[in-house]
Amino acid sequence: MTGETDRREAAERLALALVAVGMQRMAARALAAFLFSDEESLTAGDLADELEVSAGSVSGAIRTLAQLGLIERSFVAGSRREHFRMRENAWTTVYSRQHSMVDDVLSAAEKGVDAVGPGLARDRLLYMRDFYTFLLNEVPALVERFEQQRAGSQRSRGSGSRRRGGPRP
Amino acid sequence: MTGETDRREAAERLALALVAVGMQRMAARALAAFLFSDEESLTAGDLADELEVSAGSVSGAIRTLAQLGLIERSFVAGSRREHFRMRENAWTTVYSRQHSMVDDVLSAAEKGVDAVGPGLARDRLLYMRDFYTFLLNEVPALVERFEQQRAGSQRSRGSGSRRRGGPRP
DNA sequence: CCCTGTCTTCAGAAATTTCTGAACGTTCGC
DNA sequence: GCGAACGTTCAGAAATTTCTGAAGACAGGG
Repeated sequence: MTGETDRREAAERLALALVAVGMQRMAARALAAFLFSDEESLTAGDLADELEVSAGSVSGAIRTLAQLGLIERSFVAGSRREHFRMRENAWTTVYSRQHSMVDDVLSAAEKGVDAVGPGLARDRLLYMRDFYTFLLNEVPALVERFEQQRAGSQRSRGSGSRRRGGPRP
Repeated sequence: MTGETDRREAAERLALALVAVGMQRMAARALAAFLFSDEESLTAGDLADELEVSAGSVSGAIRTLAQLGLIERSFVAGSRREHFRMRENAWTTVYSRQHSMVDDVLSAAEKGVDAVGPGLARDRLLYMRDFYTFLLNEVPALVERFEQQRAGSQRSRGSGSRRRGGPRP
């Protein structure tokens, strides 16, 4: 189980990794706080305490995370404060979300194809377009496959496939 | 074919989209310049002219792109200047590259699992770990599939599958 | 009503990222 | 060698992003 300090440190490290993948700093820290909390849900105040930041920052982070579909409001019995919790499908959502930006890249490539005459440039743009088109078609299926596989192995808790290839080429 | 202005504009738009996916601004503009040029290769000077930026900026952008494996040196007959060109597999490379950051996220999740005792936090972290493990296993196969499909349809140039689903859910 | 606790907004401060320009190598032709 | 053309590095300027703190909106209790 290890101590509270280790937990905080692991959370910060995770937040850092998320920032590297493009998430805003404060939003990443907040998401990590949700992940690492044993509470069912957290309030803005909880987050401010945990992260030691201003209420304003928390407000912004919550807005961002909610907008991304990673957290949701959670109505709690007799509490006036607003509770939030991570959504079940948060991770698949982040992933798909990133692919909506891929969509923008694809559109740009297509506009490019229209803007140049035949030649090397057009060839390059066509290649690019094909790759991103491929991705846009395949990724949703990939995510779905994960969810099904997950649903299938409900019983065998606490494990899973658990393997990651060696260093990438 | 349309005019030179359209071409430049399309290039800038593409660069913008790449920035949104996390690429540095100048590197993105430079990559777009390579994409949209009908030349086989470009020199640092060409880029500086095309993008209207300082030699220093170009130098930095080239270093970045080369490091990412998106461009390579291209030795040209009797030219003293260094020529660069986009690598064939640039796009699959960017994609895989992004997934090396996914690897970092996964590591962070695993450290998290070790840092917390049984409970909700651990459950969330295990879920996260499983998803990213899945991705790390599947994505290389995905890229490979594209490359094979590509190699297969060498003949039917200028087209391809060409389809993109409606709005994502 | 007014007061208290909770959350949001926003202008400006702080931190970070990005670009430039000048100084410094290198290489090659002469 | 010397000069010119190219390219790189790096300190500081400029632009952008991110955070804060103070002011204010809103709901419910007293």
